[in-house]
Amino acid sequence: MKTSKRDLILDSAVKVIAEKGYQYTTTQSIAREAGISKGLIHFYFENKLDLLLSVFLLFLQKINSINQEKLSSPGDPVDRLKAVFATFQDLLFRDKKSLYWGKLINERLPQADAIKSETMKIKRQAIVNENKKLVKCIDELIKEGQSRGMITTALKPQVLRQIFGGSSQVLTWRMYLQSSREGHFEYDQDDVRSAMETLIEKFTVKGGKK
Amino acid sequence: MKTSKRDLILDSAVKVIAEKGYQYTTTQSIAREAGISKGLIHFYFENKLDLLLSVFLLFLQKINSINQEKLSSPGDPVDRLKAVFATFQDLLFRDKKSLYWGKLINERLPQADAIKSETMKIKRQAIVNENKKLVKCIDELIKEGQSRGMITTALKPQVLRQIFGGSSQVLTWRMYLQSSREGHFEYDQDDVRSAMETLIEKFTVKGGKK
Amino acid sequence: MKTSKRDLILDSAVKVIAEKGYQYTTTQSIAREAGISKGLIHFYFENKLDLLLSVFLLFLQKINSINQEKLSSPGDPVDRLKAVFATFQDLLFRDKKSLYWGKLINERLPQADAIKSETMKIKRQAIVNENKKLVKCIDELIKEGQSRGMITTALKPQVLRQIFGGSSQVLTWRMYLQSSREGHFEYDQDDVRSAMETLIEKFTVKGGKK
Amino acid sequence: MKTSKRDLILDSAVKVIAEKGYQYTTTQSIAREAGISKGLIHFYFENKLDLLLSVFLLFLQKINSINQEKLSSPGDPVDRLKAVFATFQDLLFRDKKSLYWGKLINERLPQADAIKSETMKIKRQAIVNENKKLVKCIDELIKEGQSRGMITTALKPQVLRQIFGGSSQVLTWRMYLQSSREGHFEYDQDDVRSAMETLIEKFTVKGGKK
DNA sequence: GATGAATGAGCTTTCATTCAT
DNA sequence: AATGAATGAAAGCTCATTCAT
Repeated sequence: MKTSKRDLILDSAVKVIAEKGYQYTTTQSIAREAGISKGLIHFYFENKLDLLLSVFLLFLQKINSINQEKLSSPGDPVDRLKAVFATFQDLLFRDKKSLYWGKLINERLPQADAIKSETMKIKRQAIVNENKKLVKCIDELIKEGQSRGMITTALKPQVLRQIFGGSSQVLTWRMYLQSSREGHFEYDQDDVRSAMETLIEKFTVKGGKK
Repeated sequence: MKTSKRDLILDSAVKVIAEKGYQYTTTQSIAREAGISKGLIHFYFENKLDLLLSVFLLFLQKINSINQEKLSSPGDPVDRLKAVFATFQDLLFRDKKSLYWGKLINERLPQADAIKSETMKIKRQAIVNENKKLVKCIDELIKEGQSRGMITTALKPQVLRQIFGGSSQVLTWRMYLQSSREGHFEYDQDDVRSAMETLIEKFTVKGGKK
Repeated sequence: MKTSKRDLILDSAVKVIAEKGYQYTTTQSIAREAGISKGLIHFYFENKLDLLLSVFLLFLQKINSINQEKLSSPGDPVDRLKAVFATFQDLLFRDKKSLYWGKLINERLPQADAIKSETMKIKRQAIVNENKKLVKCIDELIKEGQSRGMITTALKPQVLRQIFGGSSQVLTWRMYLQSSREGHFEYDQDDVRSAMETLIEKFTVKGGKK
Repeated sequence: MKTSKRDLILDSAVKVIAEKGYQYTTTQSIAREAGISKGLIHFYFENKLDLLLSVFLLFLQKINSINQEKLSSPGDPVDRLKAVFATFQDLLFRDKKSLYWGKLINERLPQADAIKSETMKIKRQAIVNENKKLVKCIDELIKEGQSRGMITTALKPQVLRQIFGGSSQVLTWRMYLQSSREGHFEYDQDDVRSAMETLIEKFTVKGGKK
């Protein structure tokens, strides 16, 4: 089954943006990467920003969709927290291409002046919503863990979320950079997984009730 | 004592680039922020990229300089590690303006194609060196702590560095975002400090010998 | 009897070009107006310019055809002159849609560079010929009126033609503008008719022989 | 004394727009005509539309300024009406370059979407005001003439204004076309002047009181 | 030192036109 | 006949950089 051109453009955009950064990505270069003409991008996407937002949205939707499934069955909040961050790693380490996503998250959006049309507002709102969903999901697991005495209350949930999220991001980002260089590997994928598990465990309280 | 024009430009660049991103920052807007003319920027800096690199370099030099001083007297590696990350926070939370630095660190560099002249190569190399110095400083403290049984050996030094560094970055970055919005504060400066201390302590081994 | 697709395209083109101007009219918008696909336009017309020229030609042919019929029976040159300009008004005021024609006449042609193929040259020549026929028709009526002492000889025939034609055009153009706005009517269709008759009469000589 | 670059651009714009029409004029071609770079146009003018509006405004201001002076001293409304249309001709026939103005008046503006900034709204309003001033000036002269029995009341003032204005425009436009071709002159400048005078006289009533 | 007019490469975006279906 | 995905030339516009003053 052949891939649709729209998906091809999205894939190419993820790759080029990951490599150069959104700021430095030209529509030309995305087109070159996809092996199509410049014009076709604007056939499928309203403009460059729309393309970027579409990429973001797709990623967040994937994450949330997997999380929702994982969290449908009951379980220990600490285990569930580990599972959520594993989702993140799973998605990124699935194949080399997926790693680009990890870099994308840090991307800075340009001045929002370009958001004029209703379509763009809707898309932007959708991203905000998906993001809130993800944040809320993590925060609630932490809060539950804390109230059940399983996670330390020494730090605010929001701060813990930042520590977990920040570590996850930076570890992954570094993996991406390694993958594009050669011969220089500080750590590998398994290190990242165990690092995240260890990190979360460090903040769990041993005698917490089940 | 009056600030030199060069420093004025650097300060303005930090602010504007932190807000808009390098690519979306115009020399015009930096000049406007500094209250000088566009042309003067090119009198003090070879080009726009030179200005960005100068900003990076300045920041790294500041960090390393403070660290060098702090680490000149002997001490417990865990305490020294805390001190190093405190340097980071001290520098960024010194005043509102300094927070821009925290944002800037995430900034991507443009394709290296623009680096042609010898001056630029030298400056880039200087940045790489300063960065290596900082990384080496942290890695060695961690290694020392591990060999003395004070820091867990469950994770590689490089991985621990990523966790500490990533958390520090993300926590600060969030603070910057908060500072530019209004009314919505998830945590404050003190939370960040204690978070970093707690984080490091979590990876220390209680019975390690002095 | 169903309208042919070609005529449908021509009609839609008249409307859209009258509203937006040739350069600002996209083939897309003509297709949308006609309820057909973009590609079909190029099946019936060589290119966009061909479509514009076809519209012009059609209009001139209509005018000349009606005039030819009107002037087939003999009559007073002044009356015939009135009749010719009435043709113009009749055609434009026939229905709301026809008013677009009045707007179109002012439309400029693009640089002739685009006219490469033989077909296009032929079409352009056809327009020039139809136009000459119309001009000649008016000029000859004026000349006849002058030589028979019915029209003032104070002004050259070409100048009188400009006065009659210019007034007719501007009066109609204004009507078109009124029709697309609301509530503001300086004059109506009947005013235009009587204005043209009055104008021509002003230049007739009372005691001219029959 | 050297001409300012801004005026140079305005002059070149008038010329190129008159030749090709606004629709078909590129900023590139204006720059080429002026012998400057593309970018400089956007240094002096916000965008292409701003340039066109500036050209319009300048022309209307010139006309109104001359009219105001002419009408400062009292006089017969018919004579004053002739004077006003003479202003028009004077301005256009002053030199070859000025003739371009005559063509400009018919130009069609692009979709007004481009009018976003406050500057543009102000400029556009200024044009509307100048135009209203011109129209009002003519209408009042006609009304005064009618109420004093010097001008026929058979036609509404607005209709008479169209006839006078339309004839003037078309006669001038034709002169412009002649000037760019060679060897084919249907009438000259003097014909236009006397045509306008004759035209106005035709609508005056002989026995009107002074 | 300091200015800002002037340049021109390069960007995003539009759209007539083609052509496989 | 009819469609619309795909192309690519060309448009308006931005902005780092230069340089005469």
